Amino acid sequence: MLKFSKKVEYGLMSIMHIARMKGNKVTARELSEQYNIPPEILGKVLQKLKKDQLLESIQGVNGGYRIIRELTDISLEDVIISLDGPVVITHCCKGTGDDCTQFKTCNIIEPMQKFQNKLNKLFSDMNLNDFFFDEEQKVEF
Amino acid sequence: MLKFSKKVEYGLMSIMHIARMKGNKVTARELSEQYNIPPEILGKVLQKLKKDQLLESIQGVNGGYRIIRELTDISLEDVIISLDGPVVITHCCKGTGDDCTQFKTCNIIEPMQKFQNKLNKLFSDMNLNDFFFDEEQKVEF
DNA sequence: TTATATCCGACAAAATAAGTCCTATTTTTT
DNA sequence: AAAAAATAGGACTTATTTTGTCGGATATAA
Ligand code: FES
Ligand code: FES
Repeated sequence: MLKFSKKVEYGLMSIMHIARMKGNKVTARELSEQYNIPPEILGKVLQKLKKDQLLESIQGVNGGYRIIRELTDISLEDVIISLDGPVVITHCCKGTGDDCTQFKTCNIIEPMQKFQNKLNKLFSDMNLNDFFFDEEQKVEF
Repeated sequence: MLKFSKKVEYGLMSIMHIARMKGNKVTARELSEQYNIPPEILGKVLQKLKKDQLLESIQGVNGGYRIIRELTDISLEDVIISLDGPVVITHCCKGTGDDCTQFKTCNIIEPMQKFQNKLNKLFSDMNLNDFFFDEEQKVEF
């Protein structure tokens, strides 16, 4: 149920690693070996992050990935959306009812949508610098 | 990925309905028909909620389920834990590494656990009355 | 031209979630 | 006592989603 996908885990591990390299390149192979991640999957993860401009890539020999944006400028939501698409915690939340047998009589559509908004705010308010490093950060709910 | 299970959806729909009955009994069959939920699954959902004392059950003819606790006294976390077990957003978060190929070198264990705690706080701070009805509630993150 | 790297689609396997089947038990009504 | 209506719950099957694999194409430096 409520669980991050492996892709998001791989993505966060990679960004963490790359961020620590302070602008130096890291190859997919290095990451794959260091963290024991299947190289084909990791490749696609990095490619998606590049496509959404969370990472920069250099092709060819001596290529690799590096980070150019500030971690404070990237939200956890950015990573999730890039790798898994938008968060939809219940079928209700799409509003169409196409794929939910209960849609017509569902009595929790509104509460669910409100709650999903709260969750999304949690993700979008969380920047990667705080997520990774700011241990004493106090988040008030 | 981050999605509530059908069991949690069914449970919340049922509690919402039963709560509106203000202490009167509701049968599983009524709920099953009203909301188009497979009766066997709904039965088990209600039984779990009963076992964890979120609902009360009356067996035999004219039996059914009813609610005795205040909605403000039940948290969203209670419902989730009863129906799906504790939330574990990543394998990291268990700390054992039994089922994670990346555990030994994982560089996001701490951040993930901290974030999971934030999520859990969101779930445990959200009582069902607010979840269902309190539309203007302002939650500050 | 070769080696090393990113890029990418189609498919297969594994894991999880959802649903079904079948039977037992409890309690009221007849 | 028997029948009916309801909860209780185990074992199994199916469906869906997630994860991983295979095969190749493209780009660039040495
Ligand atoms: S619309 Fe599907 S459960 Fe609410
Ligand atoms: S321990 Fe598994 S990804 Fe962190």
